[in-house]
Amino acid sequence: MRGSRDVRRPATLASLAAELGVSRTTVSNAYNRPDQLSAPLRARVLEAARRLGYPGPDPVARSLRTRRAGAVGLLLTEALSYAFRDPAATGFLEGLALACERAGSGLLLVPVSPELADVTAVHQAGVDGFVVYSVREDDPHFKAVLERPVPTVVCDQPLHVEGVDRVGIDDRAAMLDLARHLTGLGHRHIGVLCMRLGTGRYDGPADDARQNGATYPVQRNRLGGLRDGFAEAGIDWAGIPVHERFAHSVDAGQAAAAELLAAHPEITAIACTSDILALGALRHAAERGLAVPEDLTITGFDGVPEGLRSGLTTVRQPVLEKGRAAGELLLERGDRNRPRTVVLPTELIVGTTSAVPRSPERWFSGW
Amino acid sequence: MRGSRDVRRPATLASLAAELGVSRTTVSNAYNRPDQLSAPLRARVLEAARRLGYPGPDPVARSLRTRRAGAVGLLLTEALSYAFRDPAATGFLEGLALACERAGSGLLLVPVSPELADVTAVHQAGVDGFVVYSVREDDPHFKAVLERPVPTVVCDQPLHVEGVDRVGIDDRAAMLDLARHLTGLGHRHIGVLCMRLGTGRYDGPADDARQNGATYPVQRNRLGGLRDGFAEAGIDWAGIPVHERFAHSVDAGQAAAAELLAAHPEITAIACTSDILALGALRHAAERGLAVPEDLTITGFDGVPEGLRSGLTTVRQPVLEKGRAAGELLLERGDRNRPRTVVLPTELIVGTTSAVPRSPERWFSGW
DNA sequence: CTGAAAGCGCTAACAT
DNA sequence: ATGTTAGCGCTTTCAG
Repeated sequence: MRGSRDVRRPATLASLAAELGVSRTTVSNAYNRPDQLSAPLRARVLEAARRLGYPGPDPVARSLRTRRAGAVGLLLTEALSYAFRDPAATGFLEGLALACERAGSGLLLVPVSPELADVTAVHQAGVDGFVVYSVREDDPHFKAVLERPVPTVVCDQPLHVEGVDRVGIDDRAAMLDLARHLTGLGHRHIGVLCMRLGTGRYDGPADDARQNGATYPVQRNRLGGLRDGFAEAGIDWAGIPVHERFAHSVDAGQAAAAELLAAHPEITAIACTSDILALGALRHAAERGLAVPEDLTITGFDGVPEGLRSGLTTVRQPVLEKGRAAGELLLERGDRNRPRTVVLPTELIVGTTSAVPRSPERWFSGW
Repeated sequence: MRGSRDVRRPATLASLAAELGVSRTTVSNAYNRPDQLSAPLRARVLEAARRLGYPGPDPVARSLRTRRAGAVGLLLTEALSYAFRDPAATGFLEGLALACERAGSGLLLVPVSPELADVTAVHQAGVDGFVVYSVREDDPHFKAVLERPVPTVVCDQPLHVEGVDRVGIDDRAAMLDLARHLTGLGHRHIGVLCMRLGTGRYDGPADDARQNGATYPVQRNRLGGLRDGFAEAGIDWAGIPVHERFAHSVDAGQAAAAELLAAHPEITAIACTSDILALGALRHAAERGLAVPEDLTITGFDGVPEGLRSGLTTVRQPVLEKGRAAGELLLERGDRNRPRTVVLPTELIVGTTSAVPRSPERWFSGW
């Protein structure tokens, strides 16, 4: 005997009602409003349901009727699987999942084909709202999300979108602190590694035009924070080499660090706009036999567990809190008034990967 | 001007059709079957849609009509957020996400209240099928999933469910190998740390009755593999202390190791049924000043990145592949014939946490 | 290439 | 406490 598993949705609420000789409302109530019918009748209904293999009200039909899907959609820049690979994303999602859990809402990961502009997945998603995690300003999927008549909350990027709530951090201020830390230590020749700045797959040096044209405000702001901090110490941003990597991975960071140091051997510090890249830089240093921080200072951004474990000097941002805040903004919106922005605090973590530079510059730039 | 964001689903396919003086079919076709109407007409439709702020066909209504939700549901034992915290789960999900991505299917994380038997979330989920990740045999959520008239694939547990595909590994055989490794090194006094065996929150020694009554076949099999392996070396399972932990965390492993060693100081090796627990045991050893593997051998199971990085002796299982296989089983089912079971290979990884025991037993048990 | 008709399965007023 | 009446918004034969 195979039970109800192989029947193709044999029973519906209506058929059950007919079978029992009661109205559809009664059957519906048996499931949704137990207090609206007598216990014995309800028992009869449920018993008949079991007997006929009726699995309860169809969720899709119910959603259509109630205009509630019971789920929030999540849109990521990257491929879906990236969500589980990047530690910062993972932390964010954990927080978001926590909020969903509390609200009894499902979390639908929307399958976006990374660079393909196939937006159908966004249209397909039966959700009550979207959380958008750090996508570029002109992302077509994001545009599609905005067209859907459901509330949306953005994490990090894009900034300032009409009618959309946002949760993020002050990337610029956080990076400014980090820049001061570096210049305070005495670094004057600093290289920068940053994440992708544009749409196209590009790896290499990023000149000023490219930096300013970046469609990722977060990267723009982190670079901006560095620039401001360096300026305070009299360091001209024009002299700072910035290398960009399309892929966000330890390998990419390693390669970028190699490239950067090869082109600019005078560098005493590498500031990375993410911990992942910094971990790559660390690996490159190890491979090259460079002592960190004695020969080379390396800093990150994010404060992911693996970075912290490596003693990385970095900025810790509350990724889990970001996720939770995003979820709450979306789900517990009693005040649908005007858009809210939540800016969470960050913290400069001085680890063991930053120190006073070996002092060639002292010799040469002194008195 | 606020654009279309604040309108409450103003336009529908029908209203658009009326506005344009065409039939609903035509509007529908404009979206779903571009080849079924003239280009200019289609353009007119799309233009009017834009003008009226019509976001395209409602996904829920479409799902009701087409009987396709375009998403697969994921059921976990633990709270939703656990999915992002446990490295083995994360790997599984990455694989599953990959498969979903390929199939253009969304992935809906079903919000289960861990121990609460509130099954509504399962009923609420608008999905075309379920992937069930390692839940206990009598999980009420799982029961609810089985009642839904959609295909289901199980990962790991429960075993053998009528009409349900499954992907897993041979836990027993894998653990048998590990047991042989331990006895081969000469260990005779071995303690075991295992994950939760039952429904209730229990931490402590697990006697035979408890082991046999476990509702988690995976744990049962892993313990069984150890028992078989020890038996081969003439070690009686009755003399093997097994300690169980409800929570699956490094902290729990640490506490359990402390408890185990306190109660059984003669132990020379701790076999853990997961890497997470083993990492905890490692931490306890460090804390106690026990050298691993000189003073104490510790082994894990899973082969999660952090375990491997720590040099753990363990069994590596292909978590990502499991996820992918589960997704493919569910999504690419051309052969809806009889249930399939996919058993993936595992590999014994001998790391730096296992070695020949310091030899008190040699002195005492010798000639 | 376009339209008319017929529901998909359900819930929510509003009666009774 | 139970039934009647209307759809929710869409797709899909089947005719024209």
